Amino acid sequence: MAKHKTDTAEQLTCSDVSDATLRRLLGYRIRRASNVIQADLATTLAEFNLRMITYTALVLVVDNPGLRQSQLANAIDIEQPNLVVVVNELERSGLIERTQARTDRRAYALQATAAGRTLCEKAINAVVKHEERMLKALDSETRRTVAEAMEAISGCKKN
Amino acid sequence: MAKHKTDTAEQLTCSDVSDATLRRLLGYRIRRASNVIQADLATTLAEFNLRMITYTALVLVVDNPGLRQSQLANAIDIEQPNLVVVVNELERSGLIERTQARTDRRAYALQATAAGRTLCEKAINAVVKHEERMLKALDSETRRTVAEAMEAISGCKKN
DNA sequence: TATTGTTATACTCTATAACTATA
DNA sequence: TATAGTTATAGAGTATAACAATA
Repeated sequence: MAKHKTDTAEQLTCSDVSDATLRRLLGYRIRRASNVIQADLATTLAEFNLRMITYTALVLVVDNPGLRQSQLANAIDIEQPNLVVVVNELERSGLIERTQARTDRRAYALQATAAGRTLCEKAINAVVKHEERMLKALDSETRRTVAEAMEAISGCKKN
Repeated sequence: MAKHKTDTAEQLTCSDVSDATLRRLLGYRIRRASNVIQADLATTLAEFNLRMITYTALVLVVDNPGLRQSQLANAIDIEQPNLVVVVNELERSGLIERTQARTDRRAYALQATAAGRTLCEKAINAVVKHEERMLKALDSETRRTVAEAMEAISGCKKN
């Protein structure tokens, strides 16, 4: 808690700044935790020359072979024009390929290459370790409770 | 779960895209929930002509009168140059003031104006309603568990 | 006429270097 | 020499309009 004896900054050191009002909100705490996780995840993925968005796209292509770009953009929840550069990056790295979709000559069927599948597996293993590092203070029941709570919040999107 | 019968996209509709691998990670779910909350919060704050960062800064100045910009930047965890535009915005809106710090003529002591305190209170009330909207599916014990879990994760920052 | 992928563009958010005035 | 605030700038991330090819 901060000191409120006077209106001057001299009473306040850095660690004295009170964010008690904000911390009362769960959304504030969730965002802070999310930021800490994202920062560590970015470091983890950098070893594989992946960004979070390219990692997410790679996993989805590996798990959903033949995916079209419009479907992938929808799944990641980004605009199609922004996905183009993500797919370009993954293709230039030799991790995925654009193959012509059979029934629609406008569309591409995205496929992971062997190298893409290999890197994806390694990256997933590293991310699992990152996850364990982040969550080591939480027992498995707490993790389950948090997981369900996050799904419930995400489900609030339209109501 | 997605269908994996063939390598073509024709089997996949949008809702069929499997993110099971990603969803296994709590970090992924936390980020998704955080995004949903942030989007709703932004809408909530727009009614007060506040962005999330200006809202956060305003609350901290109201709660910590006399705060210096360097302390505020540190509390929000943004770089000083980026805070300058935030403080400019709040000052131009008449919500806070830069007053000379008594003991250091380089520094400013940030103070909320009467209008700033009034708007802050209204905004906080709206944010509390937003929070209740987001969390209505969670009972109070779950909320407590999640709150503690988020703090534990945030505390993992340096280890 | 609508959709897939693309280009160009703009706007926000964030990060760094360099400056000024003080300390 | 170091610090508080500032300026300028550059890099991400994200959003929209408009186009070509195809449905």
